[in-house]
Amino acid sequence: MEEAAARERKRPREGDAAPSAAAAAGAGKAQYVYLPVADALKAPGARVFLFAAVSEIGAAVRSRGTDFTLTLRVADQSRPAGISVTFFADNVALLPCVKITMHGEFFVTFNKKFSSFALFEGKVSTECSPYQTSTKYYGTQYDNELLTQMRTWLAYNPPGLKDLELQLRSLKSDTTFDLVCKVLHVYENNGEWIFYVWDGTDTPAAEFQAILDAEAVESSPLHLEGVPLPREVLCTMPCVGTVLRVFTNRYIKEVFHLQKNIYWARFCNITCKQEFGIWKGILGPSSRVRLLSHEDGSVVDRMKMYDSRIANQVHRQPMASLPGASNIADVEYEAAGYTTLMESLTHEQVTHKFKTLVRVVAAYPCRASELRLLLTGSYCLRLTLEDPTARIHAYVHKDDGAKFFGGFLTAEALIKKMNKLLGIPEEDEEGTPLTRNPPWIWCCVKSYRLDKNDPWGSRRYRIFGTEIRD
DNA sequence: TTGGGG
Repeated sequence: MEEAAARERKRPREGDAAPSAAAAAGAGKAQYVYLPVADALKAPGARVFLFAAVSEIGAAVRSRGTDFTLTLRVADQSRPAGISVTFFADNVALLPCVKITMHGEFFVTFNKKFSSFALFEGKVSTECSPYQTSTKYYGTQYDNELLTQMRTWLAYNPPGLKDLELQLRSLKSDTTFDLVCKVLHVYENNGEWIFYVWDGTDTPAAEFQAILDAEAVESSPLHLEGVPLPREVLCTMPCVGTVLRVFTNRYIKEVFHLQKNIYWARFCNITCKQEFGIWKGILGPSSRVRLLSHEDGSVVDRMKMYDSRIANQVHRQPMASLPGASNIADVEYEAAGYTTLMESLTHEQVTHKFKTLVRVVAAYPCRASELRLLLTGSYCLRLTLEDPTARIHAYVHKDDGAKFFGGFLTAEALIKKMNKLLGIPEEDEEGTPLTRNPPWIWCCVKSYRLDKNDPWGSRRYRIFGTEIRD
């Protein structure tokens, strides 16, 4: 169902409140009097007629009684935030006529016995026939005019655009917000759900605790989920923009639609936090998921923003790295364009040479004593590289060590370079700093396989043609 | 009856 004007009403009955009584006067060919949504909210218990635009689309599910139920949110000029409308029907295909009653402040119910509805395209058009009607539906002579007004209002006031919205690029810990995003994948395991969501922007670069806990630096994970995405799913992920994992242990009924299709949705009242420097969304008890139309104002915004982003090579680069990436690394692969880590992970061939812009979030080894061993030329160094799209392990092969570190260094010089790579600040008079913030570096990386019988399973990354400057 | 939470 696309965004549409929805006309809902109930057949009049003797003794009803003013709006319905007015409608009753013209019994049969009634002159229904539509109330603005804001006025309907002030009339709890009354049966009302509404002419409003659908702003949120819920999923049809079996009710705890004998019916199926579906919830829409409808809005008009008097109340852009809209009102929730619950439909009941004994058959999903019907979604029919229900008595309208007010419940508290927030919502409207359709009673099957009395109500009716009609759905119209929301976009500006001369087509005034509904694309779906319930039984007991009758039009009125003024509806075409109202429909045109409603469509004009919609064109200038697309639903969505709420105060509480954050984009992935503006995520903040410890706040509750709405996220308008495309749901790319849903994973379930033992009542734990993970939604893989994307809005075309990059999550902010995390700061890490600078406490020199070698264990933590060495064991930085590549992803938050216990089981990594299978390659065939990974390959459906976009190559630019962060795919945020949103976790919950609640069953979200919209999940049925989200698992079957790729949908835009509004995740309402969610929170997020960082774990190991990776952003993680959390659906709590008060969070909700609403399916959105592709015509939703916020969705249109996100898609426009993404289209303009990917049209420009520089804007594909990590948002947090702009306006200028640190130039602490020199790369040889001058001619190559920029490639995101996700682009490489989803590359069709196992072997792939590319230039990328990343942060070194972890290194193994990173203890001074073990780093000294690198100088012997018999060890290799494993770096954990991160960009907004993914993390990978990339090895500095023992033969490439001297090149990478810019010559054969003293142990002290080596440790200094490693600290710079990891964003560990030098101690000053104020004492040990609390956070480290790895700089963005340009890096040449190539992938290869260890086992020709298991090329993808044995795929490794290796850094080449890259030198860390002083 | 059920359901809904700007």
